[in-house]
Amino acid sequence: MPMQDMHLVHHECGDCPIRHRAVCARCEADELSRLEQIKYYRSYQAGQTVVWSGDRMDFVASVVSGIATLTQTMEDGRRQMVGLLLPSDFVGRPGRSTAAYDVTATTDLVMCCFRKKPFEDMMLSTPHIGQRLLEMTLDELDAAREWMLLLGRKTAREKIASLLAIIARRDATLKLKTAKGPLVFDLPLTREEMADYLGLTLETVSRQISALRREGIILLDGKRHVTIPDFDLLLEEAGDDSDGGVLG
Amino acid sequence: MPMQDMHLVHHECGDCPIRHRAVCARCEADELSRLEQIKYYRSYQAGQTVVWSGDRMDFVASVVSGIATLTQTMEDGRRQMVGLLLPSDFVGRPGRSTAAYDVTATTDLVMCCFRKKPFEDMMLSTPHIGQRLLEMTLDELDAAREWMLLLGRKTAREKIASLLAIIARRDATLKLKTAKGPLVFDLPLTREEMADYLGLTLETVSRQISALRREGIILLDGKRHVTIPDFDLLLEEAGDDSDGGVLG
DNA sequence: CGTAATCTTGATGTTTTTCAACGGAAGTGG
DNA sequence: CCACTTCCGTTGAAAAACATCAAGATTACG
Repeated sequence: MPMQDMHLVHHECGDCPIRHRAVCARCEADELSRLEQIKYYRSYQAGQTVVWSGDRMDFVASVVSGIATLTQTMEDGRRQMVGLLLPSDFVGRPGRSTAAYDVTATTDLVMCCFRKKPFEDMMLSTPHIGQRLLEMTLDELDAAREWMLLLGRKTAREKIASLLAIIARRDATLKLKTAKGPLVFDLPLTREEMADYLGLTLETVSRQISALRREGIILLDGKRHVTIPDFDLLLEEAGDDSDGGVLG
Repeated sequence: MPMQDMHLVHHECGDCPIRHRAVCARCEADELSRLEQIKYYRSYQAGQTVVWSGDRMDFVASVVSGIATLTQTMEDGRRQMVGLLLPSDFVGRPGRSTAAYDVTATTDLVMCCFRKKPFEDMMLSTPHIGQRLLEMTLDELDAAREWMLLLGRKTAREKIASLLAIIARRDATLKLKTAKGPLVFDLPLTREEMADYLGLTLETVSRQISALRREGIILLDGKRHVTIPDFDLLLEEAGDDSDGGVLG
């Protein structure tokens, strides 16, 4: 594993920030201690590739902190992001030996890893893990399908508004913010990454963000720092039926 | 359940055509007989709606024969198909009480249904079901992500070629056809349904099909009967890296 | 301070949608 | 059996949306 910043941090699972949302969420104390024996941490710097599509991948992992992306690439270089991995999200697939997508650390990233074989063995003996993984996979499938609607049918403006709404909502959840008042957050993605997520070019992303700024729907401080004075206004631009949200 | 053609056909699970691919694939004889006690069949005519998005859905089911679609609709009527359900595919989500999508029978359809509560109970006591459902859900997630690449980055021509390739491949698998020779099949979807699947308008679908026909990449007999003289040629138009396929 | 990376904006070009008209096949009722 | 309607599909012309090409501006960073 060349050029990788490997840490051997050792956390207690009990203190783990993703304890209640990750694949281990349903585990009892004894199950958790078995997991604890086979887990190890790995860190990646922003921009580093975790695995390349097609490469052998002998572990599965949970994102502990930071953000990673899943992207697919066509031969001629066209790229489509197919997943945004946030803390507690799961990477890798039990029962498959090679990665199906490029996995890249967008920010500094810490993952809690399990070698595949021991993890698969544990899944067989510990139904709680498989149950939670099923639940998480069903949620991801719903999110992917919501994204299909965005990619197939929304306008560039709606796509940008939708992405901003999702990031804002996630950020508010993470910070346990109050329901009302302006939302403030930093974009974790470059314009190009946003374009790859939304099926647009980076120029179109830039133009649509500028348009939303001109119209006062968002405020920009620098290129990444965003304020949303009225969230409902943004949701209208996103074309969603009011409530909806990829993140429950 | 108004206007629904309900059959009380009674199949033995042992003879079931989807026995080895559906959610019950891993079940042992005793597990199967327990499933057999809680299952019932339902039939729908082509065009009928199985459930509307948001409606209460008190069962889950496997497609036994025929084709169904999952679609999302925006308030202004824009539609995106987010799934194509073929025999052995699973409908519904354990642990959720309302449908997330419109489910529609595209052809005459037979489903093997389980009331949700007994099915959920069985999942807890029968790991084989949850294991298989996880496997199937992971496959669906992969398919959804492949579709995201298509929706976000492929041209109209590539989208059409990709869809034809997928249908052709599925059809060949189903008929256990030999590897070589021209592929012949009937399109199970109208132009409009194809458009909803591909994130295009029906006019664009029609034009691109006409273009592929003019160029000899496909042959059309009537509007639905398709012959593909050279599958590799079609794959080139689809922009896929040769092998790929949503259906293993 | 200089260089690279990121972002913005303008001008132009291409693709796809929209609007519109029409053709054929299938079903319906007289 | 025939007129009539509906559904499905095709094609053309014009318009809109988005991409591409190109030039600078701003920011980050060594």
